[in-house]
Amino acid sequence: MTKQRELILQILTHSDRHLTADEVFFLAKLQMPSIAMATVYNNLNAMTEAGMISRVHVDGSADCFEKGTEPHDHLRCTSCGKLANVSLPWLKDRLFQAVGTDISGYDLTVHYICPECRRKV
Amino acid sequence: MTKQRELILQILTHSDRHLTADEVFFLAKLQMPSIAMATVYNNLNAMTEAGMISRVHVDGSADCFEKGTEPHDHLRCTSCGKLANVSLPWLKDRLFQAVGTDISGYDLTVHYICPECRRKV
DNA sequence: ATAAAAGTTAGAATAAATCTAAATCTATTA
DNA sequence: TAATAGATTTAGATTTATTCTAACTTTTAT
Repeated sequence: MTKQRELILQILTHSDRHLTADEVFFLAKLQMPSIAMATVYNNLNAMTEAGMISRVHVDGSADCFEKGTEPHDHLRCTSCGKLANVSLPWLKDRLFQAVGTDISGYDLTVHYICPECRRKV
Repeated sequence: MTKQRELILQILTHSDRHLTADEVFFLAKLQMPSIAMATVYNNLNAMTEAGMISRVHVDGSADCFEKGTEPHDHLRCTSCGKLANVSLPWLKDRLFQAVGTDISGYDLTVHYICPECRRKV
């Protein structure tokens, strides 16, 4: 656990949003101007690998990272692109039943129009 | 519907696998050596937009394309990376119930070990 | 036949992510 | 404390997937 890693983890912990590697880099640079992009990626990858944080693929933009508290799924607004979290605890069991074989996990992104955008239309 | 588009669609139709843009390009070039990568992307994007084919994001490698017959979800082997299709007709309704708001669609990839890899271990 | 529109091409450009090799830090041992 | 080995960071180059651009070609409509 190096200073750099601690900083990156802290940034993710204190953010309520999903952050791209770029955003993490920008925020980290504010507090540690010498930090390199490669370090950010190294640490994000290492921590993702270790299960401390999770990586979320977002169609049409860079992958995001977030502090993984408990497993959850994502709602993505098709209008503004913002991500929201949603918890669907029943899903994994249902998938297991349906697929009939052991599953190690899954990625789900539901596309919708977020309340904010819905109001505008 | 240009010759190029027809060719690309034919390639996707006759393939039972999910193809990356690169693979489509390679196969198309065999039959039409002058075709350009940009044309492949133009057409894949246009046809995806039009709903004729679908684009599948695969973690850790390039996006794949396939002829969209009916909506379905994906099983991805965590060992060899191969994709398989699975149909979960109940899922959209259940998601609608759970999320409580209109959803336009969803992306689901279930991670598992495919029978082939399971045998090997 | 000619003008306008649409589509294709090659190659440059971009963006995300990774790799590389040198430099720096950390911990361990003598 | 000094030497050393190992891990980590750094800067920048590289790779890979994809998109953009501008010139060229084909198609369509007049």
